[in-house]
Amino acid sequence: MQRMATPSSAPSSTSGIAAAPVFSPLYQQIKALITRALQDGEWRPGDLIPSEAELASRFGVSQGTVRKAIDELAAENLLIRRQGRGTFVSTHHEDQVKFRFLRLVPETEPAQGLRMEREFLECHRVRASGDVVRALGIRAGDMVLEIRRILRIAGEPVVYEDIYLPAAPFRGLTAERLERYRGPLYAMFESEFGTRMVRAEEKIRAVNASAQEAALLRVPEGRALLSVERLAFSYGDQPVELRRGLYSTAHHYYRNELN
Amino acid sequence: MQRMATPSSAPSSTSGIAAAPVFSPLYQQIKALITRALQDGEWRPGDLIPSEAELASRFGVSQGTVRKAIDELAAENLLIRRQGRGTFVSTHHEDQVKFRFLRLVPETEPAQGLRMEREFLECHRVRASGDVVRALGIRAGDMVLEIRRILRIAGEPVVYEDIYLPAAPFRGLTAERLERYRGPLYAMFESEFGTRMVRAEEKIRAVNASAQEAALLRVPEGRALLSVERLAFSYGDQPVELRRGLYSTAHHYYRNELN
DNA sequence: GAGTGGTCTAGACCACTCC
DNA sequence: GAGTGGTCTAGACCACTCA
Repeated sequence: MQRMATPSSAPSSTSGIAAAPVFSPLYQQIKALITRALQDGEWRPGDLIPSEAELASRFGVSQGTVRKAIDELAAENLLIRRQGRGTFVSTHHEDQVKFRFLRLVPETEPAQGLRMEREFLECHRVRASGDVVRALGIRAGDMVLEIRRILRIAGEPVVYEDIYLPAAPFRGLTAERLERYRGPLYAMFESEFGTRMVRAEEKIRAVNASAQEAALLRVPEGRALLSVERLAFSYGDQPVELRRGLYSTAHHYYRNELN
Repeated sequence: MQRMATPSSAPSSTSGIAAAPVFSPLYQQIKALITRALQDGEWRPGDLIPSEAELASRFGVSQGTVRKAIDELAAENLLIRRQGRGTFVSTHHEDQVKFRFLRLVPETEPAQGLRMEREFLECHRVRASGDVVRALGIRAGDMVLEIRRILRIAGEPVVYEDIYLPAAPFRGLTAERLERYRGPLYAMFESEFGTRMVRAEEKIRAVNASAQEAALLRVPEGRALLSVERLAFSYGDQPVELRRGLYSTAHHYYRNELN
């Protein structure tokens, strides 16, 4: 591994001229290489990746440097370290964190694990609207898959979601297949379409339920609902899913931590 | 610095008997010592703390061990590292992150920085209700300060908040003093009452505006509003503020990142 | 130039898992 | 016992800030 341009050869931005400080620490370069390997599918979700010592010799750096790279990737939830076993590519499957991105929590914590059912209302191909084109970074006129579904917790409809996915990478996804699959959507995307959701951004608003929305969630028209607009990203910060959810917060709340 | 009990002297939990594995890595012990010093006010917000080398010799460990402790504290936003200058106790003052805990973002990013005004409606002592007692971990019957205020962004009322603080540590806090203070509430709490907010948990719901709430935020009665219930913690995970906010999300949204 | 944090290395030993 | 990640050390050098 060769160090990139050092600051001495890359003038600082204060010295005028369009600086091109292509400098980055070794461990950042290693991190980028590992990320690339994940993105290219060299190691798939759930896989054991090579040991730190092996990666160190492969990249020609010390183990400490590989360690720092992996530390950051683990902090970003791309990898999971397990002492004594090795480092694994993280997955939406076997994790304790099956519903890592669902922040909705029941008001009264149930003694049992919460019983969740999904009902898929629709799954069809449509031409992407302007909003979806911009959010997903696809071309105007591209096709997308639109999925509508309802989540019920303990029998009560709590979430209505409208989901948009680029059609190409999700070719073959049908309502029937959605129904059949057991487990979280993101687990399915990962194992059946090779797309792993890594992080997401949400915009949260309060909205009054329209007549249709009210009917779907079995609440009175005009009832305040949480509108959660999510943009989910795969490796390399590539946006791959836009989702608009309506949450009924009569018996649940959206839990957040501020640091 | 002496290593604590090693696992060999502390039977694992699988071996039966109430295990007392009081083992922790050195850097965790250092971290606890530093946290304690912060809590005790040895170093105040904004202060420069001793250099890594100095701390290492004080604690009798290597610089690398101190480094790892500080790394974690920096990740938790208790400290801020500044290359070439030193490590500082983080503060709600000079940070870029003045409103670290306010996640409300204007729908259309304004060219100018956003003009924010605060109006304090009330600030009085009351006997804590059951909810507040439980949240703040105080004794039943203890007094608390209740503050009500409105935030306006670009002239438009956007946030109405009802804030509860334990009365004792905030003795002397009055409406007049609140009015006079320039800058974020948490900055004031920090410099005038020695209480620094470190992290917070929020429960978010959608609610329909009551007549009074609607009047305060100048929206129609029944309009959907974001209800944001925040419990804020100081050093050592001690809860010190309970706050119930109502956000008007007509022209703003609550921004969140999921990792 | 002195002092600080940031990176990188090499090596030792510990803790955990699995065979 | 072999192999993995986790901790700890000591030392070198780099990058940045400030006087």
